[in-house]
Amino acid sequence: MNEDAGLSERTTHATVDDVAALAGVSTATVSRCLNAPERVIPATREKVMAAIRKLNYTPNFGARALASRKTGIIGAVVPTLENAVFAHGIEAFEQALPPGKFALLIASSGYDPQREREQIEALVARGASGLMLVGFDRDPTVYEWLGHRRVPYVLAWASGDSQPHAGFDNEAGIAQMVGLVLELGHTDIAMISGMTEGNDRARGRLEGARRELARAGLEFRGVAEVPYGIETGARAFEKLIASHPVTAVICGNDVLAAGALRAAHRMGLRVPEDVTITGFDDIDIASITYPELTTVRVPHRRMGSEAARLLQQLIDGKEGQSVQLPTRVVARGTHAPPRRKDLPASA
Amino acid sequence: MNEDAGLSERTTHATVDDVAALAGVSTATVSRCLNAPERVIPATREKVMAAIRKLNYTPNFGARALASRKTGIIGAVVPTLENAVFAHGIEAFEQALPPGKFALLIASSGYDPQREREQIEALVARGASGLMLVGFDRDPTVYEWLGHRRVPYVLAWASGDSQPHAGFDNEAGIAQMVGLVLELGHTDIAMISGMTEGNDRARGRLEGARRELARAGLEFRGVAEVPYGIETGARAFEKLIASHPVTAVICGNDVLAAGALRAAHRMGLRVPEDVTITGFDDIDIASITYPELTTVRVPHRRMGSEAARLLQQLIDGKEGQSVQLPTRVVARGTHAPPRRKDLPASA
DNA sequence: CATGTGCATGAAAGCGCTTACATGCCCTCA
DNA sequence: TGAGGGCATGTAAGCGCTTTCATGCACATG
Repeated sequence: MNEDAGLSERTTHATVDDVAALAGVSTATVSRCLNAPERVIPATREKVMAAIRKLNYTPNFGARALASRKTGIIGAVVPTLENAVFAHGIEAFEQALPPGKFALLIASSGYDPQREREQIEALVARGASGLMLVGFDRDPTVYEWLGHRRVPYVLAWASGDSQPHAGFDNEAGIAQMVGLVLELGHTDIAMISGMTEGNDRARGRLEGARRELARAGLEFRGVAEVPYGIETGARAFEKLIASHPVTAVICGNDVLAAGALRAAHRMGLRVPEDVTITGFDDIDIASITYPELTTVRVPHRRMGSEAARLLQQLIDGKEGQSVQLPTRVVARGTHAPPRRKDLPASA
Repeated sequence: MNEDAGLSERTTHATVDDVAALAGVSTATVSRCLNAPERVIPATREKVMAAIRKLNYTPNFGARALASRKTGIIGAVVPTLENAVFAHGIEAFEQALPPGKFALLIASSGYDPQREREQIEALVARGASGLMLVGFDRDPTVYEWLGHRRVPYVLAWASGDSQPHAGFDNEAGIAQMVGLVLELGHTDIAMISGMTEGNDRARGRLEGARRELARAGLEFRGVAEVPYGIETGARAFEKLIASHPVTAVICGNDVLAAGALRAAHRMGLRVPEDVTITGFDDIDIASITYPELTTVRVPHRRMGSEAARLLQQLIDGKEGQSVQLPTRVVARGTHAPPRRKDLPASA
């Protein structure tokens, strides 16, 4: 309360000045010890480190960011972490960031473009020096804003775009799957797609499937477009089956497919004997359904780490190389040739 | 390069000074417009806002943090986002944070205590003004460090602790499930547990189950302790079944249970006729296995939002009230009375 | 022995914002 | 009508760090 100025170090956090004083050096030297140790002679460095330890000093983040003009914070906006695809991708993304150098600020948009925009602005306002975004479907003004602010970004789960991205080809992926179903002899096919508005992944899959079908002179007997979820997938399947005589149902993702599969069980349909059901993504649940799900394998984790690598290059001011990862059909247990119409079901 | 100072606003970011100059007010007023608009007369505020818009101004994060001593950043360290339980909890946690006021810095520890500690320090170094941690099992020095730094924190998925927490009672939850299995008449029971070291959730479940069994004068015929994963659950099940004559397998979580279930299918065992399998958590996958999984429902999302609420109170300097959420058994399709030993399997 | 070179360190000027305190105006009330 | 009070705004002092430039020393060189 009165005389002892030295005590202030106990009541408030230690600063560079305290460390410098204790070590008998200048603040510049303390700063160098932290940011460029090789520029300080070992003897001095040791003194400084000892002082730091003794005072339990940690640099103030705001001051550091202000003076150095970097935060070491990277932002990511995903639709939702409840979708395993994004959770896994983000996890890989985070792990691929150099530890100690960057930290990850995450926000979710709930598939709402307006909210996504707010989240992007919030992350940048919080000092994000780079952004990871999902897909390329968004208002051009967002890109302009980002450009104006000079915030580097990478689009994950996106492809074929002129923007820096790490992704895969949804159309090609689904085409592989439709190809397999066609080969099996199916002609009465339906699709359960995710919501396509503002979602280029879902749209790419739906359109890719339509195109592949068209190449064989066919078109879908029915298409349902529903929000992400097991329950929505299940209900869509019920409706589709009730109104169309289909032998195969292509699903836009594994969760929808899992829902469809459950609905099939509950309706007493045998899979794959009575109906073929396929997924997309090959997340964990694909291998615990019964039968195990035939789906399209997408390297989500690899994509996450590639996105991290790319973003770092961009942040470092280098020319980043976008990557397009391959997908492939994983043939498990939910596909089979269509039941021949002229035979009894039990044949 | 030479005379036109006004141009600097084009080459660099606008600052409060630029805004103040354009609006014809002082920087203090600009700051007030942003942080306490009600303290500025509407007419002035409008002028300032117009200037802000015109200059496309965004406050500098570092400067703001330095001057105001707050960052609006909250940190969370989870073992991994690949575990749906944490992904969902974090998602709820994030959504419960007042939008615009806080942003979420996320790091994952991969269940490694050392790495967790580093991540905690990294988040605090990045300015986190509050932390969400998983469970209470960690080196006491971590808590000391946090206390010394005056960083408020909340422990999620933890319970019964003196620390601020939002969680549920693992022992009580598993006891409910074991109770159900005992009621069905099982006496030859095994358990597949998650790794218990440094993981109080897994340990609580294992010990809670043991205790409940002991109350009935029984003990496990076999216990496997394996890392989180479908595959590990499957292999543990195979081993357990091969070496012990059990009729029920209690699993420490749904993923392990899903693995066990798949292994059972592959071994030709019928569930639940030949063997009862139970899970814990009630994540999405519990309702897409076949049969659907009998498990213990845990309100992970609710827990995430309660944790957010609690942490905010703590950050505001209030006395936070910990919460303990209830769990309950969800009886679906993977439980049944044991097959009577004296009857043929096909009875 | 004078000069040049390189390196470790110090001095001090900001970085862009917030905020305590000061100022001046307008309105109220006796 | 004048003192007092309240309110909107301005002034300016930091917040704690990084970084440029200057300094001085040790050593090599002619």
